[in-house]
Amino acid sequence: MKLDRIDIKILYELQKNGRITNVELAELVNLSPSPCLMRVKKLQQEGYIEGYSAQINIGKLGQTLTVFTEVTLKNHRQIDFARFLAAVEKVDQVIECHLVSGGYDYMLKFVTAGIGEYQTIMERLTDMDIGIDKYFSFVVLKSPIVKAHMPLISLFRV
Amino acid sequence: MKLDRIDIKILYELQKNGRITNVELAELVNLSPSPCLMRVKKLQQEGYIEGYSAQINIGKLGQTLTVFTEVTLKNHRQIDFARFLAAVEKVDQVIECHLVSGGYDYMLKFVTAGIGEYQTIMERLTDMDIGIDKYFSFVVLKSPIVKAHMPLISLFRV
DNA sequence: AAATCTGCGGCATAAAATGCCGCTGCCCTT
DNA sequence: AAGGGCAGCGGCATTTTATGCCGCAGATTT
Repeated sequence: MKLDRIDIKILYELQKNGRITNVELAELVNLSPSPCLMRVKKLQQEGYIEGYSAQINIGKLGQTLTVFTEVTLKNHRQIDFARFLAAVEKVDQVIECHLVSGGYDYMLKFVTAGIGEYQTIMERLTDMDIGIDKYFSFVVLKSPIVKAHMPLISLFRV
Repeated sequence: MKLDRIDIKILYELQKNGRITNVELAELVNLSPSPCLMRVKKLQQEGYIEGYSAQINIGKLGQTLTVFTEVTLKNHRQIDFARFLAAVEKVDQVIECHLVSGGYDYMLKFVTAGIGEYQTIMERLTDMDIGIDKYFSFVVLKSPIVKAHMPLISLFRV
């Protein structure tokens, strides 16, 4: 399947407003509602759209702490990565886990209730003997930019 | 305004599925559609819900590169942060910018078309004389975990 | 204990989604 | 170059959903 300009525009608009009505979306992309809806369904079915999500202002709900953590493993066999990942997947507060190049192995992103909870989680992970050699924590003080969407425009020049 | 258990449940469900119909949402939280919609509207109006977004599988659209970049500024006056931030805000490919502890540094998250584009952007930023002392790049090889939602449950024990 | 207030469910109306159908323009075949 | 087939469009009818209104119940206050 090949995406044309209209498909990209649809993805762009749905990133900006995931709850736009099909009628409004159709207007924005210069289609009538029927073919517009057909395209959206197709984009979902083919996996270009993975889902829809509300963006919650978690700061308003209570104090939270975001931390980026660089983790180095002791060994780098397949099994070492798999074991680490299996443990990390069970931690609700880990909202991202990336395998990265450049001196460290994993970059994690935590959202926790506070420094205490973060500390507890990291103690548990290091005690678990899942091959963590060392880690370094970047505690987030402020997040001036947090976009919910990917830069479709600059990537694909719509 | 104070949120009760039902409000948290609504936020939780809307994070999982931002395009759920009000009728279905009402069933999930054991309300009838009317009061459920009223709560959702209120949560939006009060800023607990900042918006809705489609999650795009950007990898299917073409090759992309994600990079975490740790930036150190030369000086740490108000004006230095402001100038850096103003420049970074103009870069479409920066989807996150966090002020982190450990020497008043920034952690950026880029999504670019490839290492070439990333390199170009970083050259431009360093040449711009916005006070960047040095930076270190973590190129993402793989992202085993990328959650679109915050850990509401573990944070607020619903 | 009475009054009030907040929040609920049910109902009616307006809006949207969704499936169907026929038309049009493009591409492939001959 | 002409004809046939096909993909994709717009319009319409039906079903589903959103949304505003009203009366009721439980909790809180006086």
